[in-house]
Amino acid sequence: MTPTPERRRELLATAAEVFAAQGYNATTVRRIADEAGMLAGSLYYHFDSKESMIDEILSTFLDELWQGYDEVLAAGLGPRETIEALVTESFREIDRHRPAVAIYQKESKHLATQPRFAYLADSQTTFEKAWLGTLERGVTEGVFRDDLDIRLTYRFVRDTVWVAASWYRPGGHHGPEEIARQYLSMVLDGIALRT
Amino acid sequence: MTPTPERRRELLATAAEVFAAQGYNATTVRRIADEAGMLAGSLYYHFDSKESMIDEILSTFLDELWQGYDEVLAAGLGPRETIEALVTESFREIDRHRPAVAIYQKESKHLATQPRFAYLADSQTTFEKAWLGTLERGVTEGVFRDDLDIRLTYRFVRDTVWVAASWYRPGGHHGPEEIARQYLSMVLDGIALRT
Amino acid sequence: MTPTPERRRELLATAAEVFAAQGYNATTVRRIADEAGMLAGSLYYHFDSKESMIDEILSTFLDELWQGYDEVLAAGLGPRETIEALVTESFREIDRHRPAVAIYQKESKHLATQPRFAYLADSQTTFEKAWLGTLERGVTEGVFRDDLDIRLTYRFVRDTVWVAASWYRPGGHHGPEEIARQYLSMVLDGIALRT
Amino acid sequence: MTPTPERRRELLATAAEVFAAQGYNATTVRRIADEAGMLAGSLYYHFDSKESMIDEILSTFLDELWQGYDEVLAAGLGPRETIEALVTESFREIDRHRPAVAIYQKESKHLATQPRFAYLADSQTTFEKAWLGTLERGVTEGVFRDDLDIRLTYRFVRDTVWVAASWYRPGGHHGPEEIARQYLSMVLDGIALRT
DNA sequence: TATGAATGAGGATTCATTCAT
DNA sequence: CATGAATGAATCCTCATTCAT
Repeated sequence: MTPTPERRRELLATAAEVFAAQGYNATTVRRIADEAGMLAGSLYYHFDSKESMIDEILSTFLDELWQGYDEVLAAGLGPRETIEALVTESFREIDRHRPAVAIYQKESKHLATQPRFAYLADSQTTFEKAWLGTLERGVTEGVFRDDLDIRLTYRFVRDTVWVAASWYRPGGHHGPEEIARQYLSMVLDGIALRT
Repeated sequence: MTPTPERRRELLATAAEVFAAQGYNATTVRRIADEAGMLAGSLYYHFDSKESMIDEILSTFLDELWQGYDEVLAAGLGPRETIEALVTESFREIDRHRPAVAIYQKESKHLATQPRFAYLADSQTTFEKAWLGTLERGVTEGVFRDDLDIRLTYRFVRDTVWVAASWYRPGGHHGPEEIARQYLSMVLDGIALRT
Repeated sequence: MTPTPERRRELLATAAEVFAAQGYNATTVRRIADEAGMLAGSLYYHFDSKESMIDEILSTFLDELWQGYDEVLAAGLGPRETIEALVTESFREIDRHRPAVAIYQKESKHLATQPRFAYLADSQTTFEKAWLGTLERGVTEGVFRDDLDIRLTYRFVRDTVWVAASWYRPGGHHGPEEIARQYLSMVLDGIALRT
Repeated sequence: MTPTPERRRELLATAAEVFAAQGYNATTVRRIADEAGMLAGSLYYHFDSKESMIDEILSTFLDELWQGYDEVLAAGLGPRETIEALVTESFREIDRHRPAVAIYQKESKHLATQPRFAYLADSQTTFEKAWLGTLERGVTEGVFRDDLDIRLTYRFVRDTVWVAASWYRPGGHHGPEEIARQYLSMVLDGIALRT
């Protein structure tokens, strides 16, 4: 018998994988139970509800994400270095929590309307403040271009990074650091050859 | 009373809006009917099934998209100009078919496994060929950088463009052409200030 | 434009054909309308309801059947000749009203429970009285065997005749009179060779 | 609590009773559930669909029928004795599986068109081969009359036997063997008194 | 911890029927 | 006479959840 918290984590990993692959709504509790080698009803010994599963998946992920982000933001780096560190950290999270990230991308918008998932909206807000603030600081300090709509830039960088969760496969060609490096190179310097 | 094909289009527009907002699975037929001011069963006078609604929405969108793309690809432009034209055309499609694009983003992966939606996979393949091919030509001809993983670059550009459908609102601050211009500027030249 | 009563009869013939082929419940009004080259709603110009269609089909058939039977029963024939005449008349009805007979076989039992179709039960009762009475008379008069359960004999003869509607095709190998002849020969004399 | 396979059988018996009484199409899943003392949805824990219920009912019946028939056919009896044994066996099956037989009579024709129920058509074919073949052998060997259309004779005997399911009630006046005896007496020797 | 069986609230779909034109 | 569009009730089926064992 595996100790309880370990089993929980395993089951959540299974659930996350299925949620990510099929979407939260389209995923049946029975499917998760099948994957875990038990019957649907048995999952309710471990979790209150299907909703509490996705809740735990997302909050665990966000907790870890913010641990990493907070460290970066507290380091007192310059805007460009901060962006570089945030992007790198993001790809590391995608590497570690790919299913959770994918779920977050697909489901957070409509989950956030429920009180239980208010923290999703909060996180989004804080997230935007951190990134957008850094970008603005970069423009002020003359390291980023000032001829672009800054909100557009923000969305551009944000989406660019996170959508990667939809195709990223851990253990693939490039590790998260190498992907981060190339992404940063594109975002910062563009893909056109300078003449 | 509007004539038949007009009514169909209206109903599909309504359905697309709801599908985009809530996700295909989470959308009930009743919700669409409510929005259209009729009863759930009445929709079945116009459409065979919920599935045939999303089918018609997606195929109509893809038909129009490829009409635009084919024109661009047939124009014999250089790689950079082709990318510029494709990006601009894409934002125009997002402007015209935002709900359809959003649905496509969220649902096409799992829909494509059904035979009925095989055309989604086909489209994806052709799409990749066109974009990736153009990028490769650009590298060969020395207009795009050659120090980047080309597949990564492809995904970067592709996602950059299409994720916009998730936040784009027609009639907003910038029109599609202006957004395309700024996106292209970022993608091609980067956001860092050149020194 | 065909005159109204003619059109009614045509439509009822179409309906009967479909009812017989698919069963009353399994037949949709739309299917009948398709077969008749009109839309489902249009049938309601001619008939009150689906139920009134089967009602008219069955009552028309029973009216004709009893016209024939009453003539036979009024003719004052002996028991054997009466049975022969009833069987022959029955096969003629099958020939003329095959769909109606088939419908009657399949549906009358559960339709008869509704007040509207009380005449089905009445007809059944009168039918049984006529046939069973004739058989009993035959036993009494020494033309039919007396070592058989008379009710069993009745069901045997009755079923033997009417089930034919399930496979009979007008215009086939044998006409109704020839089939009646052979059936009577089997029922009266058996299929075993007499030694 | 009864063990699982027992419960299945009970539920199928209930379903068969209702299907036989009301017809497959006219029977609602809810009605079956009511009769079984549960909610409609609960049936789906035991069966995939309404269709799979009738499937299991019919295939179980046919399996048993053919077990009996195969024994008879393998016994190497003469034509008359074979017919006698088949008829007797048939009435035994009606006694044991009355609802299944009734369902088979009413529904097999239109079910057989679906691939899932192809075995119904197969069974019909084999059935005809066995009975018709036996009758033909009987004519050749001089135990059955040769002045009758043999296919007509076949239908006559076949229908005569199986329609009995529509009125037969287990535990009634005569047991299946007695009914078989009288039926055979009528079929073989006729109902007319020999002079 | 897990199972087996059931619940009950929907959800997609069908279909007889209506009715203005 | 017929159409086109809609109604609304009913139907099959799904699925999160419960609970006694």
